[in-house]
Amino acid sequence: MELTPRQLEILEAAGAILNEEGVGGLTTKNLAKRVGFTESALYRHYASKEEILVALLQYLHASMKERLPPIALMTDNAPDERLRRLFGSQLEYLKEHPHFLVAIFSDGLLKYSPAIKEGMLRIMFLMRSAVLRIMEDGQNNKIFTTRIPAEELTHIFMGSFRLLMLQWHIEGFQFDIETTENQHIENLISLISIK
Amino acid sequence: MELTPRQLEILEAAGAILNEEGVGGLTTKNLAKRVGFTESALYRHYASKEEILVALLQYLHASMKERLPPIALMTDNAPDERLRRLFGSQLEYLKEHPHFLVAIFSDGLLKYSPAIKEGMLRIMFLMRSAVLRIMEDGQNNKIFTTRIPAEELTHIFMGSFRLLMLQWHIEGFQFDIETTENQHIENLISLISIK
DNA sequence: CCTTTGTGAGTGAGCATTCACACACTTTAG
DNA sequence: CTAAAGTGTGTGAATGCTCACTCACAAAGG
Repeated sequence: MELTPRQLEILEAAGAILNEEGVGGLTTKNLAKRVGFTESALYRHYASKEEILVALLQYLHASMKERLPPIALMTDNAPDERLRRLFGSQLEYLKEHPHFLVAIFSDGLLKYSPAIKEGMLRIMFLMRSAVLRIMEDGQNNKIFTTRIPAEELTHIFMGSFRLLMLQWHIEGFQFDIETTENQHIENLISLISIK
Repeated sequence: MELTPRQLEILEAAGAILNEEGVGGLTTKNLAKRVGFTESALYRHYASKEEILVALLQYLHASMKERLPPIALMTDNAPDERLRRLFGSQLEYLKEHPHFLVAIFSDGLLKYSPAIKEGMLRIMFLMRSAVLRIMEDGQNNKIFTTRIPAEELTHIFMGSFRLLMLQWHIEGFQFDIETTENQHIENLISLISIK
């Protein structure tokens, strides 16, 4: 789980290639060129290409595990505020590391291997759990509507966020994602809030 | 645009492979085996692999163009009813042809080539336009909330639907998608309806 | 006899991975 | 203090495999 600087370099490069060229573009040749050394050197740091992808997903999962559950559990803050912070944190991270967006959201990666599929599901599940926790709190505190199960409120937020990320990616990260995302979140919150 | 029976067979097979093995699994060898003849025979019907994918997307687009806009324009029906029908129609189609799901929703395909990206965007745009039309009608008739722009109501529905399709696909089409989807749609409609 | 649609045997290119080798370090032995 | 041995990290060439695609050829039907 501990990464050497070189290993981290490789993961960053792999993420960037995934983002720019998709799964098909991530070849050992491309990756080596981007990192700045030869293909064979890659194998000093990882045993296989699959291991690189698995490590990338673990790395992302670790980062999210540090950030998201603590926000979900900030019971001092109102649920709607926690939602803002959670999606805000996720967005901030992806703004700083946009090259990891594909690794998190691509379904192309899902079919690569069972280990990689599992890594992606773990990430999805982590995020879902954090959001779900907030939704349940919000319903218990009578802040969010109880007409709809918390699971489904979670689904709506996750689906909206995913689609927004996809659009941002498709359009080459060119629009102001932070403003757009804030509007989306505010609208969603106002939709599920009990007036 | 007219497809021979053989061409259609190839598209069906290509869709099925995409679904089961992802973009990486769609090789000429696999495709030929599935269709039941040799690789070289493939090239009697399509000039290249890319052309097959483009044709597949055109075919799906044509099917959606027949079904979705007419539903959106059924002004005799209430907007919420049209939403049910539209997503119901889309779901029914995908239940009958689940092998086309990846072709419609995969982002892995997006990076394959510009022509293919365009084909996918066309499909997304078609669906979005139909939903948007209904949302606008609903707002004008004071059935749907106007607190949120119609574009964003559309985004929420599309995002939810996409995520649901992804889950259905990940879990191997094993749960009862129709019931689940109906619940989702009802919940979403009740969320945006003016009480 | 010619068009359509199939075949089998190739093509070169690119793929992930391996291997013998090289060089620069630190660690150890005399 | 120095020499030898080990360790970590790079290289270039080569491995066998799979890829998309081509081509000369054959059969069958109008």
